Amino acid sequence: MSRRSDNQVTIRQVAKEAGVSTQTVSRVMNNIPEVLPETRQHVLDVVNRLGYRPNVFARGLKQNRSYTLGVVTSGIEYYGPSRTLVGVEQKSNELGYSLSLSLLHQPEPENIQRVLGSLISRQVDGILWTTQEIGANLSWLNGEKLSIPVVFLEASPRPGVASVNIDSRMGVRQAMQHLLENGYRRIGIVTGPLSWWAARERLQGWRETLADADLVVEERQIVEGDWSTGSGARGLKQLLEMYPEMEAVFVSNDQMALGVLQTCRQLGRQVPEDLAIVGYDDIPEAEYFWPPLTTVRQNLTELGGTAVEMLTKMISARWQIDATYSPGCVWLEPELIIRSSSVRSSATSNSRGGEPTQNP
Amino acid sequence: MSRRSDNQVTIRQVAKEAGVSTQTVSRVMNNIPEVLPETRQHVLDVVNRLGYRPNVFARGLKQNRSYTLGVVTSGIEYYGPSRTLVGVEQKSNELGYSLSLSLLHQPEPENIQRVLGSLISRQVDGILWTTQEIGANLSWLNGEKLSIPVVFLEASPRPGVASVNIDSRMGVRQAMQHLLENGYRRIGIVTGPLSWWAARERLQGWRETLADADLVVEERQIVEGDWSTGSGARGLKQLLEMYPEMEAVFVSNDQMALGVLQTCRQLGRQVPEDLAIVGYDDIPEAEYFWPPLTTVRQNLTELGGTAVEMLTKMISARWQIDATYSPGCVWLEPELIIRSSSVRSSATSNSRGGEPTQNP
DNA sequence: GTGAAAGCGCTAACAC
DNA sequence: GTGTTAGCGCTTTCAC
Repeated sequence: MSRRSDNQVTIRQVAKEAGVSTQTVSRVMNNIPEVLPETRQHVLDVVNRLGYRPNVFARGLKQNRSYTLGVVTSGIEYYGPSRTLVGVEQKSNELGYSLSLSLLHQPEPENIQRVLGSLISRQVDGILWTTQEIGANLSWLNGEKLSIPVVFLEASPRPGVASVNIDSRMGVRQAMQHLLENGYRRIGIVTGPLSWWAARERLQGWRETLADADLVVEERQIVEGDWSTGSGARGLKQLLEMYPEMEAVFVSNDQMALGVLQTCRQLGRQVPEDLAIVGYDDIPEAEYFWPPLTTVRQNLTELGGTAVEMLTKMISARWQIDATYSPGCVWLEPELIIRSSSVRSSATSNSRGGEPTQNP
Repeated sequence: MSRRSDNQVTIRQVAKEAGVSTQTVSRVMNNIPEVLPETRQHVLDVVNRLGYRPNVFARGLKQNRSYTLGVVTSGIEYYGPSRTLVGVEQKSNELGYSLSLSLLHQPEPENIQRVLGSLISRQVDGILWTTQEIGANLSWLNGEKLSIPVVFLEASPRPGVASVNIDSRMGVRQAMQHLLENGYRRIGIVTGPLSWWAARERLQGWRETLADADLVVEERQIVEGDWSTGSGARGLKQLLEMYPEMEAVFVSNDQMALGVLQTCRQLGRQVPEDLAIVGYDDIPEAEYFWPPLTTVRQNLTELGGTAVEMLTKMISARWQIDATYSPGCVWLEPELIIRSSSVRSSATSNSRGGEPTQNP
């Protein structure tokens, strides 16, 4: 099959038109200094006139790099992943890299292989891996012996693997400490899907804080959700059945917290008088929930940007003789945002009536 | 600078190892039938053993195609764009295309030029353009004389330009009709940023329905938001000042509708007794708002998928001799989802007390 | 400071 | 059914 409409301008046409060699055009395009200013200007004029765009394939073929980063992610309809992706895109753009996007819906080995194969075929210079970790999800890392650098976002840190994470255990600890300081003792949790590392970390933070405060931790205080609002709603109902004396609940993301708030309303439970609620993520809507939601804010664009910086450093290092940039694991710190869903002394709370408060 | 760690397996190594020509390997990799089954199998074995991955650059250089689609979008932290992107990714994946993602934060001409230049350099086979349309945003279409196919998502339809849209005017008309049927007559609107085509369309749908029902339409019934929850909250306050007799409000997306609901609560207005509210988008949270939000659902993954189908057809057409696939404009239909924020007879409404209802 | 030649990995065209 | 040859657009190397 013959290709059509080849109106693409090549370096040769520019060279011919400008009366120089292709080499000189190449030097101009790559800002190599050894070109007479007048020659350079003349070439640039021709380039603009003809609308010449260097073919990245040809360059890539020769240089063995693509100036493209592979991004493997999932759940971009959720706040966290999409926000992170924005950070990734901005920083890559800034550093002159393009993005090749793959969504990994089912983290099964065959899918992983397919995605990786596609990225390698496309000669990406490095990979950003930011999708949930199911079981031995990372085994390909050992198996495939990747020849290009990879940075993981929000994955469990492992020796010899570059990753950037948010210290969500610390974030949860702040949130829990805040509840304890406000006099809450019987605190439940709605977790995310425990196949996600971030969900396990948040659960762990909850456990730790309670243990440190010498409070009992029982399984009936724990319910697993799936990040969705609906699962939060269902989760709270379950929790109230198993753990009726609960005074406060930590919900592992804000969308589920919305479901929890909704269920409280249905059940006639006042927040925070009957039940204090703390979420996680600080989605833009959280301050408009009723009552406004106490939550933990993560700087996700920074997360994405930092990962890109790490990755590009690793890529550059491979081009030096002494390639010894091995960044390890970077931790970012989240921040507790206190609103009225967790503060008992309630000038802010709804003044309208309701069932009498049932605090013990 | 010399490239390092060239452990990439090439077609020549495979050919040598298998004792065939590179051509035969190529034929195997491309599933061209004229190869003896045993030869094919033998080659495949070697391919697997060596872990050979065809270099897409080399192929692209030869064939002048990249099997990559450029996606230009913005606002992926919002539900609509991110959801659409999911649809785009799935369908591209299915059809064997990769995605090169660009986020266009500021739709200024120079940014547009930069993004387009980058995509062209990268030899994308086609472009999906799904970002807000500011003024003469599309002028590049005429200026640059793009040599590759482009499909627009949610842009104003123009002759000779391929696009796929959701008929939001129709969606809004359904929503408005529903309000009218429920006896509401004085209906305000919070629009999206009017630089977005979708926002203008929704406004137009609102106008049309009121006009058709012989109701007055004044400027004081209209407030412009920016899609954010905060702008919805502010918008309602403005609207109530300018248009205090308002009985219902159409809010151009669900996030702003959340802000509107929140403001109602602050002001002690019951929904829908004092004010009926209809949103747009049907984000997953909408049914968990209080009261659950009546809204208009769009099939955004279908939107994305359809656009990819159109684009790939256009791409294929360019490779036929009789290249005459010009798809024009496809319209998808939205669907009204009725919940309790707009239905007066309220078995569903909050049974707890509150300020007395103030219906006229 | 500039040009000529070679070749990156692959596939189209044609030979056998 | 399989091999040979040429060349895609660019950059690297080495002349001059």
